[in-house]
Amino acid sequence: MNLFSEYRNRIVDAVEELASNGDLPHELDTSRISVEPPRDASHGDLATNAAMVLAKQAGMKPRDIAEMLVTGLRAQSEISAAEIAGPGFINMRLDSVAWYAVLAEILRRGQAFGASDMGTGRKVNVEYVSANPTGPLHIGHARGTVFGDALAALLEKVGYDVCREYYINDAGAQVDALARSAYLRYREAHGEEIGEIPEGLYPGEYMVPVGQALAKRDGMKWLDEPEHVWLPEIREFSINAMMNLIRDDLSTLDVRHDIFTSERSLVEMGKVDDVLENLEGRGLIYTGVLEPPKGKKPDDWEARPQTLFRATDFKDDVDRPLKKSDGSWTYFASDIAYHRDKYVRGFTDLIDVWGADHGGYVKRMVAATDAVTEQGARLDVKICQIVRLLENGEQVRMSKRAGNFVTLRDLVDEVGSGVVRFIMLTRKNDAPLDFDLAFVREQSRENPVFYVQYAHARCHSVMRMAADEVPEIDTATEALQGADLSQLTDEAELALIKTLAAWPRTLESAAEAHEPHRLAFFLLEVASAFHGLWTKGSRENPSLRMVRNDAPELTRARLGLARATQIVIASGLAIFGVEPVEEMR
RNA sequence: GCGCCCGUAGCUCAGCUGGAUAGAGCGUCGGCCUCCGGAGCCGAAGGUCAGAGGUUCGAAUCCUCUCGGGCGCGCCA
Repeated sequence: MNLFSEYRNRIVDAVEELASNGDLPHELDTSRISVEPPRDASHGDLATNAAMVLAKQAGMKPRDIAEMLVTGLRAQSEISAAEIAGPGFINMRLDSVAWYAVLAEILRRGQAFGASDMGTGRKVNVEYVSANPTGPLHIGHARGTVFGDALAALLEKVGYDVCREYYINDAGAQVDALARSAYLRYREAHGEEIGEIPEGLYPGEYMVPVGQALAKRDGMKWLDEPEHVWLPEIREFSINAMMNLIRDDLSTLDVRHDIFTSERSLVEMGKVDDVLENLEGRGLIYTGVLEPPKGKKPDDWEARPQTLFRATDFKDDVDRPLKKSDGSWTYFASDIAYHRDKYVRGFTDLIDVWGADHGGYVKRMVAATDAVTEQGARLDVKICQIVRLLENGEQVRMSKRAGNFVTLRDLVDEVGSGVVRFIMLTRKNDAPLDFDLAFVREQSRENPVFYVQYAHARCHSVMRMAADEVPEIDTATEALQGADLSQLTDEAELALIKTLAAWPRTLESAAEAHEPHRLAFFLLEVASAFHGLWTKGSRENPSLRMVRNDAPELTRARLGLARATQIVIASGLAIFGVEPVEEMR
């Protein structure tokens, strides 16, 4: 149950009733009516803009409409107050009973609280990571990985049918370079002195075992053969080795994709030819000459006729090339086929998670998707900005020299999967992120992961304490469902309940915007409300202690609140893929 | 030169898709430990939302321009 959408429905009903009574005109557009928590809590629990939105089309003053609505709202039993404020807002205050009902619902539904059918089972494809199979994942990949994974979980939570997908770029020149690198390591494994790895190949140490494995499997077989003989097989072998490496890296973050789609297989199945034939038939492909890019002209630029896609018909800035000068397809061409393929597989909502360096590619991909699905699918590309790795504010340099970069695995080993995942989600995806290692090792308020986990651990702690001090209380969730929640009358207690009650709404808006970071801020808010309540009982007002051996019924109600807090935090962390901790001594 | 993203407190960032007096953490200053985990909490000071126009009942949010920063700009992915 989303409290806010429920009350929105009530308002819309009220408007329709007034219309049928003749107090308001018929067929008003109610779509812009919203019900939100007011910015200032002193204004109440819910606020609606209904009167202001309707004023113009009804040809009436906002306050007159508000007046009529308020009369109806006041008659509803859970609404303890309804007032008109400012230019025509209606502020409503809910009776405590309504809040106890939400709390009871949390205890009843557990982590399913907040789940919804907003997505109505629509098929969403989230493509993320998709790193080239040319080496282990590094820190730059970590953010998109975590982001995509959390977004997928979030969409699942609100009722989408989600597929997590990885696109393997195994068809370009880069995997040929990979094969040559493997071949050198293969010779090396046979005792040959290979010297410096040439420019353009992959010099990383991680290629050494690939060469050794090849030598072990194939013996001397390739030593005296020319490149065209060994390249396809060694390429295949190397790609598999790299994908195993990458899958391994992903598993350190507990990331598991449903599908790995190979670019090469798309090409081999003729899907690129098919889709381009289709575009050709629709007159969206032509041969032309592009203007040179201004300002930064490549040295070797020369005007040349190319096979171009009419991207400008779909809001892109220029038409885009589909063929390289050697006659093979560009990455873009196979990517068009790939996105078409996703659509053919039944996905109408496509999400791609890319790194910042691909930002310039978004328009053409959206254009191509529009073209190739004839507006049947919508592509949303989420760009993840760079992560700066810091140690006490000092940038940790990732030296690419000798393939010596900081790997994702290094980072996870250093701070743990949960920390990596949470921190990566504490910023909006398109804002740069500072990841300070010293910070996340710290156990304090400044470390958001700790702060949230601490609140969760405290919830458990209070249960353990209760079992000791008031043994007659059963702390199982089912037992706490029977607590008399109306005993929770302190302002801080109600404030915490109200915060928890916003969880379904937070989930829905985060899912709609494709912005999982909102959950991180929500969890911090919950933790803050809980810590505040805790300290209030601990320091200022002992009567607010959660465990009171002199008041078992009250204690039961408070444990119910603590359990609900724990449930909501745990379900938020679950979407992030972070294990909630029960103890942190 | 063009495109995309960004610009909010001294610092790091939120701001719920256009709502009311713009919020939080850090830092600064001042408080709270006989008792559920002080790894925490409470309070104060701190703002021309980069700037200028526009749209409307109403703009940090939408549009235009200017300034500043990041990323990208045919045959790499």
